[in-house]
Amino acid sequence: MSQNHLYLVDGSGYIFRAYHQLPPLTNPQGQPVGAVYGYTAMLWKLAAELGAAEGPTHMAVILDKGSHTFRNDMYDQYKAHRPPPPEDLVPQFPMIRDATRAFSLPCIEEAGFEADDIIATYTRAAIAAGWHVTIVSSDKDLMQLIQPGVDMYDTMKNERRGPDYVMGKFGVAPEQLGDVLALMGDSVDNVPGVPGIGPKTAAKLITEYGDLEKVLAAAPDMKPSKMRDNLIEHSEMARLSRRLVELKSDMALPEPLDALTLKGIPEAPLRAFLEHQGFKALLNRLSGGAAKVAPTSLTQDAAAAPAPPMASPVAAPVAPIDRSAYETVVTADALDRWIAAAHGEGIVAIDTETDSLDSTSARLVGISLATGPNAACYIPVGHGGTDMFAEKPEQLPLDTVIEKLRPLLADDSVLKVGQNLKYDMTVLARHGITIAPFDDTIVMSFDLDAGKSLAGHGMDEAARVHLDHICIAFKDVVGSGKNQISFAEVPLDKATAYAAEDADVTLRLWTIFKPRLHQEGATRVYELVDRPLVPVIATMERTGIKVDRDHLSRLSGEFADGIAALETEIHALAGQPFAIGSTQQLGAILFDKLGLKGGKKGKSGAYSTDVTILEKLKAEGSEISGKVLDWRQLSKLKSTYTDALQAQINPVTGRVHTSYSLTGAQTGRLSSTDPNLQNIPIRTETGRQIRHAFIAEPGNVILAADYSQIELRLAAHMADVPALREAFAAGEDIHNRTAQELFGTVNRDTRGRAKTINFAILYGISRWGLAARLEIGADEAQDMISRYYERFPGISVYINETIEKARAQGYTETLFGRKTWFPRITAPLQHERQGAERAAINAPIQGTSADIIKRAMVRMGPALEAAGLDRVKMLLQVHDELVFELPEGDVEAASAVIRTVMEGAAEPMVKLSVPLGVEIGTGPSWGAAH
DNA sequence: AGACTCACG
DNA sequence: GACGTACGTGAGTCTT
Repeated sequence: MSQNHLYLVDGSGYIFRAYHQLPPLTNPQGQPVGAVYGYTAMLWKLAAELGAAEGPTHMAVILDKGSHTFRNDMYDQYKAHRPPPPEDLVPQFPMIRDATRAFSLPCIEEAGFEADDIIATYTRAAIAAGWHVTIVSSDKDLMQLIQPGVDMYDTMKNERRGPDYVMGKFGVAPEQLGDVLALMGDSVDNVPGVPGIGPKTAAKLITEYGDLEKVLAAAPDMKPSKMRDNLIEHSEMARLSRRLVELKSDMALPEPLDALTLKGIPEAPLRAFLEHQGFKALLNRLSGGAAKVAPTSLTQDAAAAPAPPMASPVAAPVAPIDRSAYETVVTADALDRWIAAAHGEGIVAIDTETDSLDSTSARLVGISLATGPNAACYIPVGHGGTDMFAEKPEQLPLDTVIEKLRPLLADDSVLKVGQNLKYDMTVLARHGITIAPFDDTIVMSFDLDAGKSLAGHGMDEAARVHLDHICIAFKDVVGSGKNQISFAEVPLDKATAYAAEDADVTLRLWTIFKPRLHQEGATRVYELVDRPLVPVIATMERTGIKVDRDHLSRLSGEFADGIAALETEIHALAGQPFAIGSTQQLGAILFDKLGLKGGKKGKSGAYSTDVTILEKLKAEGSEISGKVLDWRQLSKLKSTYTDALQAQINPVTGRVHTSYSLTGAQTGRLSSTDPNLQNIPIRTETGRQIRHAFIAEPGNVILAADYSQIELRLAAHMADVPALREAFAAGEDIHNRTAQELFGTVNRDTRGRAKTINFAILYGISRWGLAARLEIGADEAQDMISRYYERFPGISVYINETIEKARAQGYTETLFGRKTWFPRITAPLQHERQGAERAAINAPIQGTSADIIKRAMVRMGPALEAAGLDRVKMLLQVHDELVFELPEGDVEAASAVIRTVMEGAAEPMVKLSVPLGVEIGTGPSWGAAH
């Protein structure tokens, strides 16, 4: 038979906490019900766990009855100073019993005992019967009961707590907690304790001496101090305190254990209660069917599944999406109700709607929230007003909404869920809002499914794949092309359907992804690498980098002149004018008209005119080819960089704000768009001038910190190549070392070839590819590869093992556990398969490098702050490089911190057998910092 | 929309 | 015998 699992709900404890954490709400009868709402939402959440693995089979709500207990007989001052409960809480106490009855749950209270004692008694009885117990409470006294088979569950923080939690919070094991509590006392309950001893000292003493009696016995021999005197003087108070905090676990059971069996939750009484109280969001969900919970019996499958540490998603079928259940929030009362619902659930999905895709300039138009399936709303704040004749729809003032939401979004006890929260964080940061703690479903999806045959991790696709649901398309709401309107002009009913659906879908995706993260081993990379990076990236985007418009404009002019001159020369050489940018026309001129050799290529049958062909023709003496190459370079630089970049300068900040994607590159790298600041020229002197346009504010400098050869170092570690490892450890030039090993001699030529081969290895080499790069025969290239494998044993083993692993399990992994899937690794077509194999060889190396720099970025802010360097700003990431702007005077101190953080970024999760090297440069511009 | 080319790591 | 030649990106231009 399945393991019985008893949930004991500390109802009295909960109601006080809910009362203080939730905004005041009133029911249709005008009675205050904020705490009742929180309590109801909590029971709802517990009910949703029925049937889940580790979910309850038995449940009871335990309440205090009366105020006089046996502890008062023991000590008349016990709880003597406790103020009477607030006026508007008192009438809510009986309603708690109504709520409990509405869920058809037993409600247990016993005169003369506190709820804690009843809980302790049932816990002991259940353990004796071989059951598991979960105590739903956050009361520290109850933590004494934690033991194997007994945990605590804080529904507001959505946290399960075991012995580790007690150890972390109090520094002792649960069985020693009573002694610690006795020493430290409790001012709220008026447990005296020993004066001058707080939690830290109490834990230290108990750890050192074992228990309270031993501490008291040892006191006279302690070195003279106030503490020693206090321990001696107040030893009797300490002993009394010990008895007061002791939980009484040997009462007679008011109800037998079997009476607590859960049989399911009949809908009718629950519906009547919810209607009476006006709890609309919960009613919506009841209609949806989420609460029609099956009778509880743990299935074998459920019992076998590993229990996630957080609340399990609803095991019963979730209600299909019903847009008619969404609410448009236009009154303060309604907003309060949603905020209370979020507090009650401990989780809320959020999405912002704006009038632009550019998060750094977008204006907030509305916010949607979801607290459960179909329990979603839209709060318009900026609709209308774009047309002076149009009437603005009724909506809450922006400031009101911001002020009400700010505490919720920063509240530790409510998890915020969003799809691409980086965007919302950036938009809301301008209103002084911080979002924490949070989960981001786009990042979760990426960490689970990178590389799987999905087009991406966007919400529309995720909803289709995981929820079998088609979301309202954005363009169906705002139109497209010249008829497109701003979201601010969308009528509220349409806006609500669209926006609330986004929040609803986001929360549903979360319930799917969250347990998958644990089951599929993606929690580490998600929680330690990618999720903490989200706010870091949001801040970098918001900071931007200053760009010298005049410098770019001057370059544009110079490039234009160069382009014009080359155009004239090229047309003269061709004997006719033509569009040089058209590969078709260029091919016709070069190969048909001028008769140069170089065949057709590609399925289109067009001539190839790329850089390798033109270089070759140039080497053979074709003047026009050289000119076309120069023309192309200048055109590229002008159109893609000098012109486009000027247009990207934000008029308000005078800086360029790129957007980073955390989910764009399959390997885990970031990518940069609008504009892409990860491909600013550097390789040619002409292109490099563009980097000089990226400058620091007066009095500041740009600092660039690069990992040196990080991918080769990782290859040396991961493939375990002794010769390479030694070379890196000794600080040798790695390409020289390779040249020495392969060719027996080091000169410019052999070093260049060695460098090519080193990179080729990282990318999954083929003899033809290497042959083309080195302009040698395939046989000669094959010899070289064989020699490489011979000199660097480990490489070929790594390659074979990586491909094997990818084929067997479908994915590769980085040192930090990031997965990249390779569905095509079993493709029937050889070239497809080989392509996947090469990518699979590269992914663990490129991905580990990405993990490392991401961890450096996450740690950088706190490390700089700890060093008092809060004026140092991280601006850009370019795969193996971080770019900062900082006051000139901070250069020395900041360099040291940056180097330490970057070089140590892998630890302690991963211990590398090669050192990570970082090169740092500074200057007035990015160009000068290299 | 897709091919081509080319900028970066 | 044909395939198509190194991994990962994003943007601009031309063509369909």
